[in-house]
Amino acid sequence: MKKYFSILYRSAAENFLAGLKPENRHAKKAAKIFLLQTALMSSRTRVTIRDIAREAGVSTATVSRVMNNPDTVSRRTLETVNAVIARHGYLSDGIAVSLALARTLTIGVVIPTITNSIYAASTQAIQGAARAAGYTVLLGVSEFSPTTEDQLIRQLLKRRVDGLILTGVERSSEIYESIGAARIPFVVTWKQADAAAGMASVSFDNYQGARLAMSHLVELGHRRIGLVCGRSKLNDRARERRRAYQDVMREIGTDVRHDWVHEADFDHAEGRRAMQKLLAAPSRPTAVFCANDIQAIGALFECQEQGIEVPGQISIVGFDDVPAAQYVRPQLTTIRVPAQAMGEIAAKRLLEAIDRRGEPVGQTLPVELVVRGTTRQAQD
Amino acid sequence: MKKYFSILYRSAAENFLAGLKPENRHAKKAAKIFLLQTALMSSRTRVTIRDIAREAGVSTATVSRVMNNPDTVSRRTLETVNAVIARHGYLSDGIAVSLALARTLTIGVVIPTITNSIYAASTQAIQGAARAAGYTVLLGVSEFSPTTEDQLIRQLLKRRVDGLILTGVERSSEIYESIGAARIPFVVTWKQADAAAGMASVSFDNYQGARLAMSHLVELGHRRIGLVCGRSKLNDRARERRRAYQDVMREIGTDVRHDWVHEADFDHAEGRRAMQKLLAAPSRPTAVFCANDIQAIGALFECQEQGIEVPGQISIVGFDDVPAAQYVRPQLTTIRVPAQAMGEIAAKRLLEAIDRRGEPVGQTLPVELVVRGTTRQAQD
DNA sequence: TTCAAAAAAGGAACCGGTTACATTTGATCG
DNA sequence: CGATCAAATGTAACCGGTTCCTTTTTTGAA
Repeated sequence: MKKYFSILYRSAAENFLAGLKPENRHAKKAAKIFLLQTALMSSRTRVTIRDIAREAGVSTATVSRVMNNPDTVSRRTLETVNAVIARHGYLSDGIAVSLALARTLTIGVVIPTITNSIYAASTQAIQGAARAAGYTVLLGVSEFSPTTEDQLIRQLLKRRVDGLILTGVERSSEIYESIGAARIPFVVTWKQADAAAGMASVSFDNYQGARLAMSHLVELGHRRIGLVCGRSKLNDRARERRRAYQDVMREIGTDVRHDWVHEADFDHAEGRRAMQKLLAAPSRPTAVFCANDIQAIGALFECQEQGIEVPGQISIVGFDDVPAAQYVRPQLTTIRVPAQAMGEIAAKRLLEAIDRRGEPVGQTLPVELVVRGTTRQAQD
Repeated sequence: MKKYFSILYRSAAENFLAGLKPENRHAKKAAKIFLLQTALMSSRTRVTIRDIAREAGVSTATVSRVMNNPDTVSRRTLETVNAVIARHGYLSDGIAVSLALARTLTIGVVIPTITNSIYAASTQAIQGAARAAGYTVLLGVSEFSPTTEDQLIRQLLKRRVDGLILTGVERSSEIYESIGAARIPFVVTWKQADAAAGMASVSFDNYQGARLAMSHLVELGHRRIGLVCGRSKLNDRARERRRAYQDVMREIGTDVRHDWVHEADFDHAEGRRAMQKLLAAPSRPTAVFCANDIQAIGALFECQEQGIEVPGQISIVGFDDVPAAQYVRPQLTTIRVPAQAMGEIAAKRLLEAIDRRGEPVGQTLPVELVVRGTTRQAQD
């Protein structure tokens, strides 16, 4: 069947060629191109709007109207065209539409990792909100590398996403310039942006959250408190949390010993290692604030491995409230972060901004201390 | 500055209009359009290949060559053009490129959920492999709904992804037709495809994995074994695992009581509920096979809540080996699934297929029983 | 029945790139 | 020094839609 058509088309073109006056160079060229096209036609099944138009006996403009402004088309035409569309299962080509409209109905999302379920939760929420509005998500995972993140964002801009949702505010100014040049709105999540910087964030307050965790320990009578957190050089969320730790320690008048503070990557092994060092410190802390649950769980494991009772001998507070925080025994005391709400709201704010071609409006969401089983009154 | 240009352009256009003979309608129209364009130009900063070409004093073809085939361009021209490109930070428009080349450098990935870390792991692996090859991932999350999945796939096809990675094989034949019509390769993950169906899968064997889990229990002397699994109506992975359960039960000559089998959604709460029912069964099983770790962990929690010792009074085997399986106490005995390798290989196979415009080649990966703390010799 | 106004449909420019083919430039050689 | 051929560049068609503007058809009132 397909072959048959191919032959049909080809011979039509050849006839056309043969019938030409030799001097008619331009037409000859056109015919050649026609031949090329029809040769391709046999391999490409893709139905275009012109095919539909031809078969329905209308112009492409009308087909387009049928699909996008049906009420500007007469009932009769509407039916005819829709029938042809249905017969072929025709779907308009999103790429061509994007080019013509200068809108891709796509938003870009860049996160550091997806395997930490807390990011998965916010990403899933973004996804849901985007889909509801007819948008698709282009996902980039930076694996905590600023260079990778830059590349990803550039790639997304090249794909002309209509908007961006980023994690944290810290990145090269060139990238911010590129985003600016693309003239698309973006919102930052997981970290509040300085209002001054003129960017919108939908986030919670990392600093206050961390203070909440620290205050809890302090109220339980802990004074010698250790810290495990992410790489504050690469990660502005970790930096905020660390700052809160340091402030609270200063306020309670405890000198922070440098072997009480450990920065580590986001996995359990690293959390364990950090806890090892804390336990080996000459003046062992009575409590540890782990600036994320992944590390907190690793730390908890290390204690259990070494036979150190949690919370009997050492208290642990995490941050994030990942689902796993409830599975470990004892269950982890932690700071609950509104990951899902944040994702959903961020997406909504972004889509609004895209709609009205304005700046997205930011928002700060509350965090909450969830007291479970890994913290107890200091015995010391 | 921008304004200045705008005025410049505008007056040029107006001069052009003014100089026209009134009868030259066509040219007049063209001039109008020119005006429109330049009006837009002031608001749109987007630099196009024509801007670069004009400024460098070459044709757009040459600019395109500079970017894609630099060795076909003379050294001098190359330098000139590259300088202009750099000056403007020009990035070619991916949408236009896609339209011209009929390739989007994009692959679509559809998964049921991202919050189950096992899917996150494979997705992240796909992401990594795609990025390494210059591809971007368009992610769709179906939330276990076949309708949503259909919509997502259709959306991806509309965006003209160059290939698809899907979860499981079971979906409407219309969707498979649509994919076929789009003439793009796809690979199925998480479930082996029938070779006969002519589709490639990069997966492990759910059935054998489930048998492995069941055999482990049987070898420990368990005969009264319960099952908790996903909705086998909606989920072909769950169905395979259930089939293995039933086959093994038949082989050991135990009649499966219907209150030993519970299908549930993929969350802990549902796992707990299922376990509640199992524990309440008149003839309580001595072991439970949970066809995924999320449910297994929920089940374990329920036991602990009710003061039923695991594995003392009841053994539990999970499936997937999510990271959380190691956090719970006792640690979960489970089947380790090669999520990361699967994602990576699936992406590679797909990209190969895209490259050579052929069918992807499938592959089956091994699963492994990981014996931890939730299983023990039957006491019965 | 006639004619103006409204509704429907069509023609073609346009989005921003790529590339086949044509043309120009430059180098080489008899 | 002109012919020849390769290298470099330009021209314009093309990808598959949308939409402005124009033309044609229909409607409805006079």
